[in-house]
Amino acid sequence: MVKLKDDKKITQIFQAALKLVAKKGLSGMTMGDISKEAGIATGTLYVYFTSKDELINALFAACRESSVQVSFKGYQPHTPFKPGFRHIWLNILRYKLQNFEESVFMEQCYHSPFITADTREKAQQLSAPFYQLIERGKKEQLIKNIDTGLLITFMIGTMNELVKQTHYSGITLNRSRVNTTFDLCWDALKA
Amino acid sequence: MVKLKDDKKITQIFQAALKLVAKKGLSGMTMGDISKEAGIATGTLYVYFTSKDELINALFAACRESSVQVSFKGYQPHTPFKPGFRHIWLNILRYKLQNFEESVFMEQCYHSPFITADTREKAQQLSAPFYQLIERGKKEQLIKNIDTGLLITFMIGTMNELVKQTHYSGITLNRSRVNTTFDLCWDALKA
Amino acid sequence: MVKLKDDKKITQIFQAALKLVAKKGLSGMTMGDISKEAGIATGTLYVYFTSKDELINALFAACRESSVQVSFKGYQPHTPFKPGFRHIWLNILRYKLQNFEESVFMEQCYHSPFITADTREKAQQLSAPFYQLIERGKKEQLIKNIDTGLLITFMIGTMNELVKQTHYSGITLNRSRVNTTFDLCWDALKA
Amino acid sequence: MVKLKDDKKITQIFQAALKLVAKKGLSGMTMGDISKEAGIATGTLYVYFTSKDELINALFAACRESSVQVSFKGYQPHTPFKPGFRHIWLNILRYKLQNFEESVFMEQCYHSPFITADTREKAQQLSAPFYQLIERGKKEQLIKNIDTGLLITFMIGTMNELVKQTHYSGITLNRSRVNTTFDLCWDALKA
DNA sequence: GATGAATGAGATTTCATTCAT
DNA sequence: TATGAATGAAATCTCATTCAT
Repeated sequence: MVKLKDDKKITQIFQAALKLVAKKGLSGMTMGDISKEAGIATGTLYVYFTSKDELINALFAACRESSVQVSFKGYQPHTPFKPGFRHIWLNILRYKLQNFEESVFMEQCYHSPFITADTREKAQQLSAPFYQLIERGKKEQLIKNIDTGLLITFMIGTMNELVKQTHYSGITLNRSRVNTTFDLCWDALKA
Repeated sequence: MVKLKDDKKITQIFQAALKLVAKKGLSGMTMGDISKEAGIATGTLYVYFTSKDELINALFAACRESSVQVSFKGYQPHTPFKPGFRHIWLNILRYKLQNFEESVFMEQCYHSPFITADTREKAQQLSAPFYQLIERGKKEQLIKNIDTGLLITFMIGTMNELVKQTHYSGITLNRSRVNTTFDLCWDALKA
Repeated sequence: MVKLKDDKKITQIFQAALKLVAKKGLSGMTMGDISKEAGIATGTLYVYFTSKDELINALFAACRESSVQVSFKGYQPHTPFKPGFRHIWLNILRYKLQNFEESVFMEQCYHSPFITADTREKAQQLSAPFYQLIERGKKEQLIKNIDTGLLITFMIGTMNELVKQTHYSGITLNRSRVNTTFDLCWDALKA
Repeated sequence: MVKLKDDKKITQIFQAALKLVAKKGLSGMTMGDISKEAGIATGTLYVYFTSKDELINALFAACRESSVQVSFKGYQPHTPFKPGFRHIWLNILRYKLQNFEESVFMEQCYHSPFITADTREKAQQLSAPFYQLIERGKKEQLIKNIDTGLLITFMIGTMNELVKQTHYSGITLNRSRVNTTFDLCWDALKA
């Protein structure tokens, strides 16, 4: 039996990269830093990723995927719309707060030359469930009858901002604060 | 008699930098790129800025300043709140759409190690008028009674997202679309 | 009972190396390439050769040896000189054409630091039969009375060039063409 | 006035590269070595050549060009064929002996992946005068009526071998030795 | 013996900055 | 001031070799 490529190692690498982007920005993150942070040799990075570009694209895709996956955890399609929407909204909020580094990373990537059109495309496709969700809300006349893409961008964008604000102001979100914040968002979208 | 430092040249440099960040991201922008794009020699950059860091910080400050300045242009403090708020909101929207590269740049800077605490501090101070504006709205019970910082982050954040969405979807904002979008924001903030 | 080192595997490795040198040059050939081309793992190379240097030296020696061995195949020392010489000359030509990659490899090795003095020395010793052959020709006054080393270099050198030319021009050597080419060489050497 | 790219520096770089290839082979020559040998910073190499590949291709082209140019120096087209041919032959011999490193470099490059098809093509084109020369000899029925390409390869190939042999045996070519060697070549080619 | 992931020294290349002109 | 060649530290990436399985 031989040593095989190790999924755990990929996780280590990803964690290291996220930590570094949060600390030093995308431009300040080097392959050397990543390997040191991940506790492996620089060369080993290239066993798992053929280049820095590929590493970043893979991480981008992984973040996107896990974020989407978490969003719908525990969501019951047959629940009435608003509580269902709220459930997802809370999932996202929780995820983004607990994985703040990912948000930073995604934001930094957005306009970087690292992310390829292909990666971008695939990320976009993962938004499908959100589209369906919003469409349902519109059909039930609970959500404003505006371009769905716009509503989603808005919803996600505001969450990002809320999370940033929360993170940097050092405020811990108690239940009432969360409720207030949700209302902010809901009032915007509701028909 | 020596020629003095040339303001026009600083503008050229800033324009070049903005163009490059939009195209290649902050991490992909080199001093060589900037000089080439600005049509000057690399060495000349160092006549105007002592380092890349300084250049970026200066550009950050300049963007922030001009953005704030534009925001309140034509604002009459004695107008009733909502139309006044709307006026400013439109100023910002227009500015961000017309200066999309600046938005990208500001976003990229947010988590980068380039921006010094000092620059960040000064940028923050420029937000004072927005705080006053929102405080007024809260006093008049037109705006939700939530932490002002949160409301501002929210307001600015949503605009950024709207602008991004508009820019990338290629949609041109006609009057009705702008109105819809404003309502989205207003509904969120209004008490 | 363990399997012993496998001669077939050594042949595979040598074939792979030759193919790669012909394609990418000695400087472009990596141990990784060789193992892939040979269809074995990198580590396995080190079961058979302690280092890249050793592999190359061993291959060099093997090529030299088999080339010399083939040269005198079927040679009858008692035949008159010219037909005997011709026989050997044809052996060499045929061998070099059929094993073009070896020629390329030998040429690339000539000035490379890979080949040790020892390997070079041993290769040189294998030239003894050629020296004897030429000496005989000189004694019989059929070959020019010039430094034997020079004559041999000349003879081998010209063959190499003929083979290269033939290989790259894509010309197939028919009998008459071979005769012409032999005459070229013979006219040079003959007294 | 500004510092301009320096042709002398290119010569330095070329000299350094040639010296190193002769000493360590093409595979052993690093950009770091070259810069050190040339007495400049590593980065400076990249001011003159965008990559190691380009440097090697440029050097290859330069060697080829200067070699061809030297070959016909002092050649009078109206001289009778054999002395004219001899003159050129001597030019080449002298050049190759005095620039032995170039020969080594050219040989090493021949099968390396560095040399592009384009470079190869251009090198080939420089052979035109040799073709004309040999064609003339054939027309005057002084040279064997064989494929011209073959004759040229042969002529050049033998010179290379002679030079190698001379260089490594440490023999200095006196006049009589040169004559003998020329005869070797002439006897091969002559009709 | 065979495997191929892991290593890290070293190669190529980039780029912020300096400096001679 | 303006230039752009020169610099060299540091980044990315390669690859001969080792080692755990």
